Amino acid sequence: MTDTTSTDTPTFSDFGLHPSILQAVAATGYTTPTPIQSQAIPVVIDGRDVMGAAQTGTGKTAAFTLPILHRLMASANTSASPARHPVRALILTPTRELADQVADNVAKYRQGTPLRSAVVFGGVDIGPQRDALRRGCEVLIATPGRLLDHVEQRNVNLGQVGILVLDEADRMLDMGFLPDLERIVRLLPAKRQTLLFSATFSSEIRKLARASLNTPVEIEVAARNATADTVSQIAYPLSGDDKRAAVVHLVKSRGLNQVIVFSNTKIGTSRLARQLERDGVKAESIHGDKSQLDRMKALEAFKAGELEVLVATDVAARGLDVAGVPCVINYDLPYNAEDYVHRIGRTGRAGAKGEAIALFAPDEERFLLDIEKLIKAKIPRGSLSLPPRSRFSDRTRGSMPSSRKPVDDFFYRPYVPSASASQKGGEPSGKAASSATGKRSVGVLLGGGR
DNA sequence: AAAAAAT
Repeated sequence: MTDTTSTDTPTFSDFGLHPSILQAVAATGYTTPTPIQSQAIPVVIDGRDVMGAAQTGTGKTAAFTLPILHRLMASANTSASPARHPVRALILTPTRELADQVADNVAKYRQGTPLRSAVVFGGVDIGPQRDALRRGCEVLIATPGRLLDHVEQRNVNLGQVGILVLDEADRMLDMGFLPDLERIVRLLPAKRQTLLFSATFSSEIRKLARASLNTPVEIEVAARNATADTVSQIAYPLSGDDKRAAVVHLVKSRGLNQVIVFSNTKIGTSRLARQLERDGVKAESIHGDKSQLDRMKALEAFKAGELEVLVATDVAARGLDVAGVPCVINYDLPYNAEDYVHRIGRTGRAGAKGEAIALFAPDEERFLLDIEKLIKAKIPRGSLSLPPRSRFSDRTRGSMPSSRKPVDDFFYRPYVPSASASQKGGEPSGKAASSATGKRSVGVLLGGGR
């Protein structure tokens, strides 16, 4: 399926894109299309449906945005009346952040054109979105729930949508959006162009594709579920407090900035960010229980380089495009091996080098084995030399400095139902004693092999 | 077992 046999280096001007769009592309500094762009752009310009498997970070957003804008320009509505700006292209994404980010891209590439775009998603005031919809836009980017809200309020009519994009379709299905998607699709003209992008082609995705696509062209760049070869991977066996110490150590000893640390739970994510702050690491957290404003603030601060660490749930695992993330740390291993691939896809983007570090407790090793099976590669095991544990940085229960307020203590004590109280005490196993160097060699006792 | 998404 992969076709990279072209002899000359292609350029964006080879596609015959509208001059205004080409100019916007030139302004971004990109000159050479990525493989998925080379494959998708001509096909989309031709009006064909597309079933695309592409890792994020491959330039997927521009791969559909550029030809869509081109098609809209080719049949541009020259009327100046706002009422003559019906939605003609609809782009659906699973998360609010992703919708926002795709909208930024669309806004950038439509600069020199008369086309308008708008973005709608939940968690923020609906008023400004309603105003934007009523002013009119040719391109609408949305998460499904809020879009249906607008439909019910008659803020938007989808009867003129000629192009539908389902971005991260597998994720939308995972999140239970299928009924919403079906409702939305029923509101669209049957005669339309549909582009479906998905990390995997599961049977559910194929079913959705059969229902919504018309003889699609299948495009697949890079092997499915393969991790970008620009990302180096390593796994450190660590548990409990040593995981946090390792994050602090990695960030501080290497002067890292803009590291994404993934945790499996919203509570764990908040707690870890707080603890890292206490350890002198500039950290913020992002997860679905935070207000949309806080989520956007955290992401903005992270993008602006103001944070050393962004601690995130899988809300940030897919699609988010932040330039220059040098390193992704899996503080918990994800339950689904596929999520690992998405998480580490936040680094090593656009050909840059990246590093993916997994911290795994003994009971998480089975997840690591699942991941290795999925990516068909072994992730090398390493061991970290952590600085000696200072009395004052030791958060282990019972050794809290007396200056600590009792209320803080609460956050560090895992909740243990009284019926089964008592067994979780003691130090994690697998921790080596201090060596003569004063470094604690951690994890080696856990071994690395199978 | 957990996260996300309309309110």
